[in-house]
Amino acid sequence: MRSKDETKVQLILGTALKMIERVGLAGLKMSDLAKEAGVATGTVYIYFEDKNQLIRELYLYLMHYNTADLNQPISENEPLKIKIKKIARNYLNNNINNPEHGAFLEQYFRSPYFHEDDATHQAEELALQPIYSLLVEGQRQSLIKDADPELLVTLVCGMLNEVAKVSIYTQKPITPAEWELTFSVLWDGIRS
Amino acid sequence: MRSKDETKVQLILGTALKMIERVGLAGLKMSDLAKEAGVATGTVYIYFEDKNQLIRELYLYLMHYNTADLNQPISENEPLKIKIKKIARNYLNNNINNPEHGAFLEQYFRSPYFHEDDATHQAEELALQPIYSLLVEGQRQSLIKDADPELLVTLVCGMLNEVAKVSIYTQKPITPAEWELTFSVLWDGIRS
Amino acid sequence: MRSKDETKVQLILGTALKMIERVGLAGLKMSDLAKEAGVATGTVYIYFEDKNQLIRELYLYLMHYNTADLNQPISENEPLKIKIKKIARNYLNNNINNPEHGAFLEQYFRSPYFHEDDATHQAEELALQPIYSLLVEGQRQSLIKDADPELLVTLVCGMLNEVAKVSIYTQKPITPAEWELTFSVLWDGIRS
Amino acid sequence: MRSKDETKVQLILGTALKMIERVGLAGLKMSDLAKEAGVATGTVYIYFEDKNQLIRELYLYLMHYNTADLNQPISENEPLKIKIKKIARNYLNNNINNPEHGAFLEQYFRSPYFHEDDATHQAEELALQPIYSLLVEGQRQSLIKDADPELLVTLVCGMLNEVAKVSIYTQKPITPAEWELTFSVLWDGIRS
DNA sequence: TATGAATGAGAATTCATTCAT
DNA sequence: TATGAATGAATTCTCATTCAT
Repeated sequence: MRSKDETKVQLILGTALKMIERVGLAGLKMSDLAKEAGVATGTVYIYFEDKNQLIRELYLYLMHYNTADLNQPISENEPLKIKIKKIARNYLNNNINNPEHGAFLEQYFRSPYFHEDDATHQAEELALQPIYSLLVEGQRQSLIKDADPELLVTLVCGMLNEVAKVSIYTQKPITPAEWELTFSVLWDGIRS
Repeated sequence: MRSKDETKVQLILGTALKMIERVGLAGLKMSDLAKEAGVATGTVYIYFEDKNQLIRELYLYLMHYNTADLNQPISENEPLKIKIKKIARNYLNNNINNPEHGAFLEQYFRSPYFHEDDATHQAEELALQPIYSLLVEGQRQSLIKDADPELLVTLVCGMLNEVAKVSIYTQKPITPAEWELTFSVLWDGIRS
Repeated sequence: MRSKDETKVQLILGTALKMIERVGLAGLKMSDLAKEAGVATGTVYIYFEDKNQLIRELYLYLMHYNTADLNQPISENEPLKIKIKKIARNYLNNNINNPEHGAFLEQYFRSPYFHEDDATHQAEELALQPIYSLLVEGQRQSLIKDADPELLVTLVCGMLNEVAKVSIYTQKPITPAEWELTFSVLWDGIRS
Repeated sequence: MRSKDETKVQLILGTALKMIERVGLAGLKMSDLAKEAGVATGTVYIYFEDKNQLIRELYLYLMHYNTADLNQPISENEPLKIKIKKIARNYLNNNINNPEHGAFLEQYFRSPYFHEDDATHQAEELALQPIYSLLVEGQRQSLIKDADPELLVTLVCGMLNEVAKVSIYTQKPITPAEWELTFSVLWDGIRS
């Protein structure tokens, strides 16, 4: 026998993600997905109960990847401003390099596949935890405006999300000048 | 009778919009739409060629409404900071009060219904023109950072979009304190 | 619009019944059923949730028809032996003329479609009530063996069922001689 | 090793039989069968060409077992009535103890798997031969009604089949009293 | 126009069978 | 042989669209 290939789950989820970016949830067909993933239709059903579960699983898969390493190469003893700059850049890159992620999530929350009870926003908050922590730390050091940190995270992410969207849409990478301006607005906006 | 017809078109489009906010394009079924609009399935097809056209029409309908008056109650001779504060608030309110709009557009661009040639981004830019103008004006007065105004618009709208999303999601209106903080971050971010 | 045709339910159920007699539950396909009933596949799904419910409904439909008029043309003041002879003949004819019924029920009780909780055997007992009553009446008149009437019904029906099966299988009607013998065995068997 | 193979064939056939009693031919899935038999799906296909052949084989397997010794412990020189009583009891026990047999045959004859040319009814007649002989013997001795013995066999078996069904369904064994009544009806019915 | 039952192409899902290990 | 993952044809079921009333 062929051993149940864990890679295949990744393959199918990854393919689904790419396709949803292209055709939307509305356009995802199981047979197309199978074809594009290079497996038989039935194979998809070995790894996933049905279309519903596949898409639910997709969400969990993303949360796993997304949470990834926001503060990957940030050393502990850098000044806070630098830390925030780095984490913001990581967040931006994540968004730009994985446009499928945002695309999927946008669709997911307004679809018949999403049920409020999915451990949804918990996961999202978890993903933003590193940014949150950094801002709170900044408040403790009186470097950051003393206000609801939740709202600050919202504003910061809003800026970065939008910049990512534009970069994806125009297919142009962020230039150093654009990045400096972006961070300048971000930092001046939140610093106390 | 003509007005009755127009009413029905509006009824169907409005219903579709509300439903898409809930279930997404992926979940919109013509029969459900008819039921929720209180007409027969066949009736929908009297006013719209097919689902494609209905959704295309929806887009045009939105473009019409959306371009709404961002600088409605802003008098010409107020200081720029106040003008920007007012226009930002208008933009935020627009977003919060018409959650269907954003929801639909999000879905639309990643769906099989969208064809690149739709006069899409033109309209979007048109809608943001007032904000753009104000920022350029601010740069002329040396009040606003001297940088690509396009990017500034992006950053400003990003913040406001995200705040709107949170308000919609949590079903809580923006408190005065939240608004003040939001604008403070926005303004400190862009002022020179 | 075309008004929802109650006849169509009958048409579909009747067609299904005939087909099951021919190909068994194992061989019943929704598309074949639709074709043979002269409707579109989708139409079947207007009247029945899914294949499961269709078959469940079939059972109820049968119970309704089957219970029919076992003692149809039996006048109240005939001697008991004649009454029993007539009711037995009715029962036999029912079985022979509606071979689909037996065929379906045989299949149904051993199928994934049957769940114990179906108001099953109640209905069956109800159908046999007239025979039961007559036998009890006979016991009161000391004409019938004084023993568990339930078991007597079982034995009587067993004989008649088997005779019906043979008649159906050989495609030959019961001759008068065969009927006289059958009833002679039946009557001599149960009379006291 | 040869005996091991034979064991596996028996195992698969026996398992299939039990499953068909439960879910019918309609519900028998090769993968379920394999699982319940404790082998891999592929293994079933080592011993049987395909599902068709498996079921055909099942039929032959039954024909082999079923023809079991109806007049096993009946000594030649007992009175005819006793012989008939014993053979009837054997027949009844056979039915009750091997409910799978009847279940399978019921399903088989109305399935796409059955082809008229299967040596079906021949075998059945063969199985009933001992009863037939006894009845003819009884007629020769003027103990049994002088009528078509075929029909008499039908009636006798009909009674016994039905009693067996009830016993299987209610999961209760036949009590001595029930058996005495059953045989009384049987015997009084056929004796001259 | 308005209705909603009917249609049937097309999408989702199942399951007998194959095949690499 | 034995295994069970993989296959894809066959089947169930959905839903945009038509049409008789």
